Amino acid sequence: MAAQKQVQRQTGVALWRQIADRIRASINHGDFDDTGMVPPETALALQFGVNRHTVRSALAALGQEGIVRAVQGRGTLIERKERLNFPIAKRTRFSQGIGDQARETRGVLLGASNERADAEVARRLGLPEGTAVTRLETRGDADQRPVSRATSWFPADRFAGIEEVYRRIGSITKAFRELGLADYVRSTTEITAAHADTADLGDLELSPGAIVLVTRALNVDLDGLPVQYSLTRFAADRVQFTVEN
Amino acid sequence: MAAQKQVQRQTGVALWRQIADRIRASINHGDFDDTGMVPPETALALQFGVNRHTVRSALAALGQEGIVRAVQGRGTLIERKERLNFPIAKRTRFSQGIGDQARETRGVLLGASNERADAEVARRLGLPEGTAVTRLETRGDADQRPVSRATSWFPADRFAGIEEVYRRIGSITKAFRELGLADYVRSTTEITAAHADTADLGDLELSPGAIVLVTRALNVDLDGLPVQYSLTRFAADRVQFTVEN
DNA sequence: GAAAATTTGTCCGTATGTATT
DNA sequence: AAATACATACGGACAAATTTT
Repeated sequence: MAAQKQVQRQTGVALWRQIADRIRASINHGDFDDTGMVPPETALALQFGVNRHTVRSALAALGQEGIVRAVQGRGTLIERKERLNFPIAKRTRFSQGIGDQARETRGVLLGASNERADAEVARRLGLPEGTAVTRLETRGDADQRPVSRATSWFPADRFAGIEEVYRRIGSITKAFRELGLADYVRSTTEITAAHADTADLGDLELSPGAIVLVTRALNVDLDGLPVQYSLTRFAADRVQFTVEN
Repeated sequence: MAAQKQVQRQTGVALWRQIADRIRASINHGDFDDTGMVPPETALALQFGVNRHTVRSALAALGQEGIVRAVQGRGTLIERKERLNFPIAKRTRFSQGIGDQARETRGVLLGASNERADAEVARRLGLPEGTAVTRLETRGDADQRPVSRATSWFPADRFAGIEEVYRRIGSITKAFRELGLADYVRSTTEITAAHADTADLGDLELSPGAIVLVTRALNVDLDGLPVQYSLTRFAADRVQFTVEN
């Protein structure tokens, strides 16, 4: 093996960061494409002349970036991912937005309940606090991969039974149609980003430290009457949003 | 001090995760509101009966979530933050969007250069590859806090001298006006999220592991001709975007 | 199927560097 | 100048999961 540029100590840049940069460059260069994995931690430690823990810090950082994913007993896998594009517009719908990019899109009902609107939900839906609302917990999949999870609130009186309809057909748009709402439009969308919480990790199959894009969206019928307020968390490494003005 | 529930070993849940959950709950409960800080790592280690490194892992996880921020030599501070709202619409401008939320907004020129459009920039601006473009590196501040950093490309022939104009007045909108473009509108905006890179940490005063919201936006004049393509990175914990349809 | 080897995950202990108070 | 507290790195031990023998 030829000599190579070694990591340098006491330069103000931590060893683990130098090593992370080197490994990232190697991945981008395609050095590990044959196996799709990073060499074992012990091998990297030997190669860079550092302790295994230092390599682990570097790999942890790359894991944070979503570039690699460590699996106990197997190794550290290189992640490859393309982002699905979600247009945000009047006609924003989950399945339509990505319909041309994924072979199969599906909505899965995770849970549901009937409850009274708290201050936040009431304000968004334009209802008096305490009005009966139906809450649906759903997950959006594209090509068998979880992409988003949403909590949605609907006016309970207007969309009675939406839970079972959605469970059956897996689409809000179609559920609305079956319940007598032929069309609706996106009114406002708020977008923020956060670290994935415990529920995200499970539902979206993310690794700790991953990022979620969080949207708070209001859908209204053609008379401008709110029909759905939803809080959705998207796996940030699987999506991008586009706004066309 | 009364006895308290201790962390448990060999339960399948790592000690650092148990401790992170406990500290998070304490923060939310307001236990540390008097100081605004988490107790020292050594004190927490003693309290939970674990090694200090285990506490550090827990605090690192909370740092990832943006709940705390460790400062060398001082301690681990509890973060409290409100977000500036950026409307994304035809009239999207940095200073206008947050003008009613911050007392002072400012654009700072970090760097500039004249260069040839690469494939990406050429495609976005609708120019032939290799056309002369001006690149500005800018930082957006609100109330003396850095909020975003942007790389913008402009057709060089049309906006010659934009570098010095922007440096003087700190506003793209006003620079355009001085250069003969009275008005422009936002055409498209793409939004993704990523972990902050090294440059983000410096320019935006972020901690490692922080999140940035990344936008790729195209501004066009009233004839639909592209005038600016910009790639902007926002400190995710300081902003939210809203889309009104 | 069982055992061994491989690989990552967790925890402990220690030492030293660096920044703040 | 000294004390405090966070940052980095090393070494070792064992646990847990997976793959190979």
